[in-house]
Amino acid sequence: MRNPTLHDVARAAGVSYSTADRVLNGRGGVAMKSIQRVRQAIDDLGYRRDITAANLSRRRSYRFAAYVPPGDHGFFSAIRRAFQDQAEARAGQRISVDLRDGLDGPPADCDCAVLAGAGQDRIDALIAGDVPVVALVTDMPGLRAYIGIDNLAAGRTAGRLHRIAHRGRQARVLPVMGSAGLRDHRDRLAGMAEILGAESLLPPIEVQDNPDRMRDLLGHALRADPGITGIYSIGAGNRGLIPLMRDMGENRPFVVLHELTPHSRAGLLDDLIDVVIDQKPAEEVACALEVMKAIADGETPGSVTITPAIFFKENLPGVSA
Amino acid sequence: MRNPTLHDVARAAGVSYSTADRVLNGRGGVAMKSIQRVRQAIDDLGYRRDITAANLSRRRSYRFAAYVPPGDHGFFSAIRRAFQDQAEARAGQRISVDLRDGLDGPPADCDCAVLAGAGQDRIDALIAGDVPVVALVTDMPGLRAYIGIDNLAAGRTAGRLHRIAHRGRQARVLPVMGSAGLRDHRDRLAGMAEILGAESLLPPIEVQDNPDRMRDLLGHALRADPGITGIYSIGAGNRGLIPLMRDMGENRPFVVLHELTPHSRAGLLDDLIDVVIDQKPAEEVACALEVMKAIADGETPGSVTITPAIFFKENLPGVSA
DNA sequence: AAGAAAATGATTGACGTCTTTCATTTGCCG
DNA sequence: CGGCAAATGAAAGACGTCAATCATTTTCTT
Repeated sequence: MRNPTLHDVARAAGVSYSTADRVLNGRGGVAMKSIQRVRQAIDDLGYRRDITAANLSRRRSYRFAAYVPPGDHGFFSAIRRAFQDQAEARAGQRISVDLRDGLDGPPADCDCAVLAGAGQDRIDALIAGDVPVVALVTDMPGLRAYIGIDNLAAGRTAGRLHRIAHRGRQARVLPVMGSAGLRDHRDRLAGMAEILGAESLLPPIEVQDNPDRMRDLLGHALRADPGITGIYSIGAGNRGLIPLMRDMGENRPFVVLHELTPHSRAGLLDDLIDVVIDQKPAEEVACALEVMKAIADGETPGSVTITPAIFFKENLPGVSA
Repeated sequence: MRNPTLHDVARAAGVSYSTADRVLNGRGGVAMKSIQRVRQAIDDLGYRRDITAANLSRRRSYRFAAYVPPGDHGFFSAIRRAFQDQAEARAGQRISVDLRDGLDGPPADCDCAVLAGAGQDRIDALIAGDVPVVALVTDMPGLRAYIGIDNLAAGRTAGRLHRIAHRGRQARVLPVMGSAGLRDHRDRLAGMAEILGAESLLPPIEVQDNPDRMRDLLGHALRADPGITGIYSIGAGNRGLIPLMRDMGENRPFVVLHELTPHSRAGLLDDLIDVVIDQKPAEEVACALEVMKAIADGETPGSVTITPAIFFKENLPGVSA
C-alpha cells in the first residue's frame, strides 16, 4: 500500500541501500550490472523519490531573485504584487523570492533569477554570472526560458475580434503602440495584420505607454480621421484612452486593449471599451516560479506559453481573483 | 538566515519543545500564559511550520476518490484524463487519486471525494458518510465546495459575443441545450437572455447532448427558420453541428459553443464555428485537488470559480497544452 | 501542609532521503 | 597467488516535525 522507499528498491535489487543510493544519485563507482539491477527494481516497484524527504534532508531551500521594473506602472506593479503573494504563499515550500529593481551586475546568492520585461541593454551582465536567468513577459535571447504569452497569437486574436465586430462592414482599425521598438508590440501588431489585412489596418501611432500622450495623439488621430471604426491598444497608457471614448459616446470605435487594470476594468463596466486581453500576471509569476524551481532542481524545462484571457464586461473575475 | 524551527520558537518563548509542540498542535494541557508566550514567539520569529517535514513525519498521504461519469463523452473523458495526469504528476507529493465511475454508497478509505457533474440522485448516499465531498463542474447543494465556472457569466459572455457579431443588425440566436433539466444549461441560457433580450433569443431546442439528435433537430430548425443568425450550443453533441455548418457555407450563422474538444477545435480551424468557451478541465481538476488537499488538512477553503477561456481560431493552444 | 491535579520538561523513535566514513568483499593484474 | 583497485556493504547522524511516554515541577484543594 505504502509507496516503496529506496530501501525497498535496494532489497528488491539485491543490493545494499548504499549501492541503490549511488545509482539513484549518480555518485559513480558502481558496476554496470548493479546499475541495471537497481534501475530494473526502480521500474518494477514504480519507485519515485520522495522529494519532500529529499529536500528536507538536503535542507534545500530555493532562493530566487526577481528583477521587475520599478514604478507603479499598473501592469508591472501587478507582477510585483504577484511575486510578493507567491513568496508569501510558498514560504512553507522553502521558496524565497528577493525582489530587486535595479539590475546592476549579475545576480548572486540565488539559485535562479527572473527578469521581467526589461530592455536588452543590461542582459549581458546578468547572463555573465553562473546563475541561470529566465525571461518573464518579454522574451529575450540568451535566457534559459521564456514565460509569457504568445504575442503574435494575441495580436491575431485581437484581429479576429475586430473582424467579428465588423462583420460585413469595412474595418478601419487604428493600432496604438507603446513603441515600435518593443518586440512584444511589434509581434502583436504583426499578428493583427495577419488577420485584418492591409486595407483594414491604419498606420500605427506610438504613445510610449504614456496616458497623456495617449490622450493627445489618439485624440488628434480620431479627429483627423472620423472614419476609424476600431482601436487596438497594444501597450499601456490606456488611462488616457477612456475619457476619449466617453466623449465620443455611441459612435466610438470598437476597442480592444491589453491588460486588466483598475482602469481597463472600469472601462469595460462603463461600456467605454469592448475587450481586454489579459496575460494574467499572477499565473505568469506562478509559472515562472515553477520553471525556476525545476531549473534549480537540475531539470531543463522548456518555455511556457500562457494563453491570455479574454475579458468582456460580462466575464470579469471578481475582485478577489 | 535559516528559517526558524519549533526548537527556536521554544527557546525564544522560554519553554520546552514539548510545550511549544502542545501549543502549536493544540494538544491541550497548557497554561494560558505559556500559550501566549509561544504565540508571541511564533509571531516574533515569523515561524512557519515546515509542511514537508510535518507530512513526512505524519507519513500523511492524501487519498482522494473521484467520481466521473463513465463513457468517452468528450468532456468527461478529458476530466478523467486530467485526473490521471494529475495523479501521476503529484505522486511525489503523496497524493493519490482513485478514479471511480459508479457511485454506489458513500466513499470510504479516502480523505476527500470529488463528484463531477453527476445528477442529484445519489448524492445523499455520498454525503451520508463522514468523508467530505466537493463538486466539480456542476454545483450541487450540500457539498463542501464547488469548483467550476460561473455558468451564468459564461452565458452572458456568449451573449456578448453574439451582440458584438451582430453589431447593428437584429440578432436571431437559437440556443441549443442538452437538457433544460440541467442546472448548468439553464444558467447559461439565463445568462445569455440577460444580454440579448427576448426579441433576439429564439426558444431553445433540446438535443440531449447527442450528436445525432443535434444533427436532426438543429438541421430541422435551421430549415424551418432561415432567418437564424446565431447559434449558442450550450451542451455537448457538437459533433453533429459541424457538418450542418459546412453545408450552409458562407451564410451559416455565428456559432458559439462550449468545450474545446477535437471536434470543436477542428470546427474552429475550418471556419465552421466562431467561438469556443472552454472550462479548462485540466485546470479545474488541479484546483479541485488543491481544494481537497486543503480540506484534508483541516482548512475550510471556499469554492473556486474558474474563469473560462475563450478560443477563436487564432488563439488555440498548441496540442501540448 | 499533604495530596491531587495540572503543567511542564526531557527523551525517544519514527518518517525517507542525503551524505559521509569505514570496513569488507570482489575482481583483476602481473 | 599476492597485491591493489574497484565495488559493495554497514552504519550513523543529520533535516524538522510528530507523537508518545515518563519524570518532574508547579498550582490548586481542603
